[in-house]
Amino acid sequence: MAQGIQIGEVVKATGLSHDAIRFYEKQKLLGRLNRSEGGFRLYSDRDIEHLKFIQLAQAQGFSLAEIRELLELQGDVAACVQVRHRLQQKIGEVQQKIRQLRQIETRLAAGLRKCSRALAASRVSDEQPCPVFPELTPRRDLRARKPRAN
Amino acid sequence: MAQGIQIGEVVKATGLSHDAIRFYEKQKLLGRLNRSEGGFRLYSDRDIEHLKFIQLAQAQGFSLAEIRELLELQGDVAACVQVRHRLQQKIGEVQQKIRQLRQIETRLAAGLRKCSRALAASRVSDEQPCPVFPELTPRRDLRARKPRAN
DNA sequence: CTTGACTCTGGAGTTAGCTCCAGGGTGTAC
DNA sequence: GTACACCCTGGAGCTAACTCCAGAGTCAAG
Repeated sequence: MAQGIQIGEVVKATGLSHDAIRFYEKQKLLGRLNRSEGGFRLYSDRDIEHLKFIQLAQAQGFSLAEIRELLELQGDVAACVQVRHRLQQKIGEVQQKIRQLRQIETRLAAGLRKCSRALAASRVSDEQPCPVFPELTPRRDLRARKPRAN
Repeated sequence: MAQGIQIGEVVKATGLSHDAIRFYEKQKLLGRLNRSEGGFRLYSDRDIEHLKFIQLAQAQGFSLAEIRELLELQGDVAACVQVRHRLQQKIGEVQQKIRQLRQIETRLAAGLRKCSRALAASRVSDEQPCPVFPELTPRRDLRARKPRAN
């Protein structure tokens, strides 16, 4: 194990699947990987960081193509005016996303206040079935009952 | 046009495609729609709002299933403890997303500073080809290119 | 040098989220 | 009453991002 860890360890470290990791490599989201004598992939700390960044960015709605660019722009890249400009753009996009999430948060918070007021007014018990999502209803009592054969 | 506007207008108002809008309906992201005598769908202001919310949330990485729940939770729904709890959870998730976007922003900002410093040191001209992304090199001659409609 | 856990490659299959028809009905303007 | 833009349904097809093999090689331990 000269240089880097095997994919199994990476799976544990990131929670990604073996296949997903290889897929990201094929999509050029990781640089060239080291290989063992026998051809096993060897991942560096930097690769792990990249993989974690991919997860992070993907959960925020970036496509793999966009993430590839984000990674390239952060890399040890010859600085140039175009890269600087692109970085500025990307930062703008991220800030826009933050604003949009705040909008969503605001709407949900309004819903929450409304809901809380209604609850305070009506004094509903914790144990009543949820009229909206039956599957959210707590069911301690069901433990003994026979589960419906499906 | 008794009650609501036709899909063509909705397309213009939202930028979504006819097919996408029908798809969301099929996925239960819109409530029951009014129909004209002849069977044309008629959309209310509320439907348009929902569609805009779908676009917003989708760009932040929410799946249609999650968005459906977000819409239901915001609806005129019988308040109950379970809904309140779910709203609290969802708000937490949104805040988590905001924190993660801030992380990304921070990383990009660091890249930008690095890039700017390098540029200041080396005095590169605006007109040089970009060493990283040749396609970013400015080409006034190609001005006719259409910007990507998003 | 064998065993067993791990990894490789290539390719087919899956899911979400649409897009693109074809063939036909609707609605209004002339 | 027909022309023309608009809308309908159902279904096939597409892209992104994986997932799931099969068949074979790698490697550390005993």
